[in-house]
Amino acid sequence: MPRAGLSPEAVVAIGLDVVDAGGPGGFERLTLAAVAERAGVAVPSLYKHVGGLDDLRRRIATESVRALDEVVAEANSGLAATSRSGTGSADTDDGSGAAALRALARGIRSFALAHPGRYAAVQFAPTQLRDGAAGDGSAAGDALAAAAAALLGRLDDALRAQGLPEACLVDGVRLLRSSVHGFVALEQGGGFGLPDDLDRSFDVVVEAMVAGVERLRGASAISR
Amino acid sequence: MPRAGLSPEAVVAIGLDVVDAGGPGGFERLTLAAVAERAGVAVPSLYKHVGGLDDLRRRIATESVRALDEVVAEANSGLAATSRSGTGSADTDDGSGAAALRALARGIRSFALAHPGRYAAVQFAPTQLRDGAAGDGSAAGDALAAAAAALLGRLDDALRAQGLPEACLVDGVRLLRSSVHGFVALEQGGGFGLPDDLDRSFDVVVEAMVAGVERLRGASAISR
DNA sequence: GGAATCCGGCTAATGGTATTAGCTTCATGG
DNA sequence: CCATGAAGCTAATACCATTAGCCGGATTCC
Repeated sequence: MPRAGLSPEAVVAIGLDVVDAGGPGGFERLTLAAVAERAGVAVPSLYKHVGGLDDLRRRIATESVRALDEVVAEANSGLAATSRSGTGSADTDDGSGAAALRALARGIRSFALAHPGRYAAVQFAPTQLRDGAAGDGSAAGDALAAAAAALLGRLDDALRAQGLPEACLVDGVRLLRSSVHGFVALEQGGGFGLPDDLDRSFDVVVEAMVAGVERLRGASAISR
Repeated sequence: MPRAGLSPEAVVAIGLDVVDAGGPGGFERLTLAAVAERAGVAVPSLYKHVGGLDDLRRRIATESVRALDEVVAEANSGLAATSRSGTGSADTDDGSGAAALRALARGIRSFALAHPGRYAAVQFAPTQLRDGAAGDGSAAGDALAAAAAALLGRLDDALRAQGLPEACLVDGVRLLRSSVHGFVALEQGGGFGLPDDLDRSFDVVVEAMVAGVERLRGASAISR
């Protein structure tokens, strides 16, 4: 009967630990039983702090999205300083702009490697939102939607800083996300046979993405 | 008591139906209960034909890999004919070679859109193989490993046909897979907000991938 | 200070899942 | 015609989430 001193935040924190301990798939395999055990509490007690497994997943996803958002923000601002050195050359810079994109991509991959479960939680977020978790008035759903929107906005900013016009922003963001997530998903799923030169392969993917963004910028300049 | 006339193959076929009926996530959410119900049989009866849920998943993954392999093979050979028209120009063709890559990418995406669950099963395969399902003497594990190797070999062939030297094949295949799978995974996970112009965005991703492969070929020519 | 309330733990019960054990029955082959 | 084996079944076990309802300690209010 000694109180464990739990709270929604504490449960989420423990959940994040459990998810991280499970590697990739740690989010999918998350279980209330595991959280309860680590909290030193019986399973039903968790329902006093959290709506259930789905709600806990949504909260964990929200935290994960925020964490990735911070990483992206840091990559953006960290290289914006470098990029601001040459002032009026925002239209034809291939150096600093590309560097910012590379840093962004590497930051996301590093996050995924450091926190596979959290990264999976981020990818899980859209499913939750599509299934009506947001907009139903639930605070958890709204928080997740807001965090996801912020993260996507961050990617928009990064590509806008590349001089990409609004009309191609959607395509640019999708190219960025597809490239990075495709590599990371395959890497974490064990899809690449040997861990042979993974960093070099990732560089190839990133360079293709950077070149694709530049091509997109060029194409839009022509069609305008 | 009337016999249902099941067999391992029949169970797998029903499992494929169930997986397809579940959309993306249909593979993850696959349940023996659903298969048994559709087969008109009690759950434990399935164990007479299949080793259990994991074994059924492995067999479904094998079938899915084979199906995708056929799609890739068709995309390869279908455009190899076109490519063979100009004979000795295998080194500098930007047209027919790129067309083959585009067809390959579109074929994979079409497969994923037509059979989301099977596509998920394909991505699930490496996990099974890593966890020692192959090489343990089990026929199911060996069959999956063989099917996966065949599929990867098919991708190798496609890039070799692009004039990519052996040294960059690994990077090229990883670029191809990352690009296509990244887009498809995000698309199927609902990661792209609106279904707005998805085809156009995919084209952007594919073109970036094609250009990346060509860059890879060029870079290897220099470093040699 | 004492009483009422509420909060956060608990146990018990329900229903879904996979898996194993063991029974029965039908079809088949000697 | 009977023996055997394959293929179905029920029963039982073990895990999971979820709900209902109890209980005790802390807090708050008079």
